[in-house]
Amino acid sequence: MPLNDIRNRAAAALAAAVEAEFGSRPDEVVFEVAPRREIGDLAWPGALPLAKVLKKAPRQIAEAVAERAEWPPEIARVEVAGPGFLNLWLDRREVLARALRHDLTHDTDGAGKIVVEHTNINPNKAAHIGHLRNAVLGDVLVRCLRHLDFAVETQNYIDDTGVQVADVVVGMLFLTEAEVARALGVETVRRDELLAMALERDPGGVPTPSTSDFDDFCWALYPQVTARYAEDEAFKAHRAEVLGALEAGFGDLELDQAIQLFRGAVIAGEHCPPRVVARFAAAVADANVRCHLATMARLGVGYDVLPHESDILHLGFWSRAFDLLKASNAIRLEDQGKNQGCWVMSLADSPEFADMDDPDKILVRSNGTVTYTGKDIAYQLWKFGLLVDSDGARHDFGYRRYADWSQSAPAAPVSYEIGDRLLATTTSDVSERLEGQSFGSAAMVYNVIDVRQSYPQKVVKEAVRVLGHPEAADASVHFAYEMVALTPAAVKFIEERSGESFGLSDDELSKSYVEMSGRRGIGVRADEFLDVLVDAAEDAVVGRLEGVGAPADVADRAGAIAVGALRYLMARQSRNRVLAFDFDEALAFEGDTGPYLQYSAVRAGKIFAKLMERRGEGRFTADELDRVGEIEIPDDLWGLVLECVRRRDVVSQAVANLEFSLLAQHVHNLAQLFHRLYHSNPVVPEEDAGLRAIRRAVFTLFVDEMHVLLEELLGIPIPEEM
RNA sequence: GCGUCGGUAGCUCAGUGGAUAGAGCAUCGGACUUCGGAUCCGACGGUCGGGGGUUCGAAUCCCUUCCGACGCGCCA
Repeated sequence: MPLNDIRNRAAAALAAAVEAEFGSRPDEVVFEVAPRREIGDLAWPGALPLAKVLKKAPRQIAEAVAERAEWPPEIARVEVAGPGFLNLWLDRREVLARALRHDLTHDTDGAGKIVVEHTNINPNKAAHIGHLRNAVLGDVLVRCLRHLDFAVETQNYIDDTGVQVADVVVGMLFLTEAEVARALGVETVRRDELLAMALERDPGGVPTPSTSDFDDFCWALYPQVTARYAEDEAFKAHRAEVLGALEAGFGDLELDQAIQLFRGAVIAGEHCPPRVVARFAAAVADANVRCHLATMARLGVGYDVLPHESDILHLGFWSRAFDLLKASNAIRLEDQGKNQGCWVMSLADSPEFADMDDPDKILVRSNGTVTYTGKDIAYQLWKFGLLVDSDGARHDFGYRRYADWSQSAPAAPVSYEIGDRLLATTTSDVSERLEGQSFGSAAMVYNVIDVRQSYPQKVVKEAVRVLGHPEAADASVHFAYEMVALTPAAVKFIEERSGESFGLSDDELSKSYVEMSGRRGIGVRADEFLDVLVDAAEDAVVGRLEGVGAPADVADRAGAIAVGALRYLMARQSRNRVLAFDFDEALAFEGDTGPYLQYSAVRAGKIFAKLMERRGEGRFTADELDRVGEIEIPDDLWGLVLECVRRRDVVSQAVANLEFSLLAQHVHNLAQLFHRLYHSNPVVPEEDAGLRAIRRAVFTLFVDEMHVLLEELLGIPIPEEM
């Protein structure tokens, strides 16, 4: 948009004038948007700090510079105000013309690929609303980066070999049949039949989300396993057993065969063979992944590649990283002390860690196994293309097509049936390649992970640095955000609805929020909440039509409204604040909400529909502006134009600070401005052609702007009607 | 103990050293025979946790202190 361009040229003119007048060029000239329209459009407060250096009155400096500067043509008027603010007025017609022409400036100079890793849900249970915060923030980051013309690769990391997946398998194999049946919501039958029933809930290739999928079964089962661990120490032996089986792998055993083998074992009263256990674990992880993809698809979130931890293990990513770490003397083997027998990385040389009691981080345990952080270092190196073999070749995954997907509009739900976009998965067979595709080797990496992971994320970053890649370390960004928790009211609501108690103490319930916990089964599942939102939106749509009945497209409208409400809720709060989830607040469709924004766009769109119907007039174009003679843009409409034209500044700032509340606030501000003008600036009934033209021009700009801001950037769909 | 983040209106939250600290909710009162009332206008509501300091100017920067959350594991 033109504003940043105009601002840059005005700043250059001003800097030159300061230099010509006073002999020294200011370090930085920042034109702010003036706080109120009546005092100007752009403002430069720089004369005030300069006053001290130059030993002159600030007003005097501002006046001299204003006089001297060769302002660009878009600057219509200049004035010095207050203690020495330099205020500029823009040429309104010129700015409007450029905005209508979508006169863009591109200043992203051929930067390399950016990897954004987000979602990363443990594939052992259904996604909850905390995961939605991660996915929405990550997805909005991706959208903003693409808008700024960066090439972006979206990764969703799958931890398919961890303890959490193992625990669900433990539940399926070793909890009582009655317990497994309860999680499934069915009558108790023989274990092999229960297991087959559970696996039938895998949505398969084309996920359609519901709250009775495989991930929901896991959601119910998992807390039962953790509860059993707590009361029965011996039960934990099953975890080690399953993890051992997982490590050994299952070869080329098919799932059908595994179920048959399991059935035989159950009937014979024998132990389940390890490779059958491993096959089940893989099925559990993959079924959950498909469920998660289906959930995120509802919100219009898609991915480019699914890196699997199992492939990182099988392909020896860690051992390669281990060699690199040893070769660069970044780690050492402790031969004494509390870390005896471990390979540790010293962080004592990094300023951020220098004050720690123990600045050593263990990467390899004394039993020879690698820690999570160690694996993460290897993975991070791969993301930058820095995990190389001794012959200099990139150490890479194999890749296979996982699904095709598409979106019919920028914020439409993702469809996995057909599509022009590829979702790849990693494989352990490096001979598997995807024609014309390459993954990783980024110039910059954003890891969207909650703030509690800050310490290990810093360790990973420092590891990249001590391996001799300071530029990659600096380009490793931890996009940290605070968790989503539940208000006590939300907890009570869920307990009442489900008829089950989470068993929280009075102490826990007296806090302002309660942390969600998959282990304890405390939380609001994403699909469950989306369903509640859709129902509420349907009621709202039908209710507002006052007895006319449900419109044919009520499901589309309600879906859009639900997504709008949810995504805005997640985006509008700054990231380093705990989001205390409250049903009443989350289900609000009025006020500072997503539907308010959608409504402003829908209503603006309606103006043009009615205008065409009654007067045969359409959108306003830049050419039309050239044809009309003198026009004057009144202050109130001009305020909207100026706001519309700020997009690039707002997006850049939001990305630089990883603070999408700035973007949310900007859109809200814009919608609010429009709603005020809507009442005072009628278009269709206006008989004065000149007035109608200018209003049409400004509202055309607004409609276009809202589509970009809501759909393209925030991923909030704008329905036809609400 | 060390570190990070938070504390702004009754509640939930915005706020880049700059001009009169803003929204929403809640409460109360209003608006349009108009393009959709999921709207708009008004009122009420503030020691920006406390105390120092820097600055022409501080919610914002520095110091200090209180309260709250989180992190600092041979868990992931």
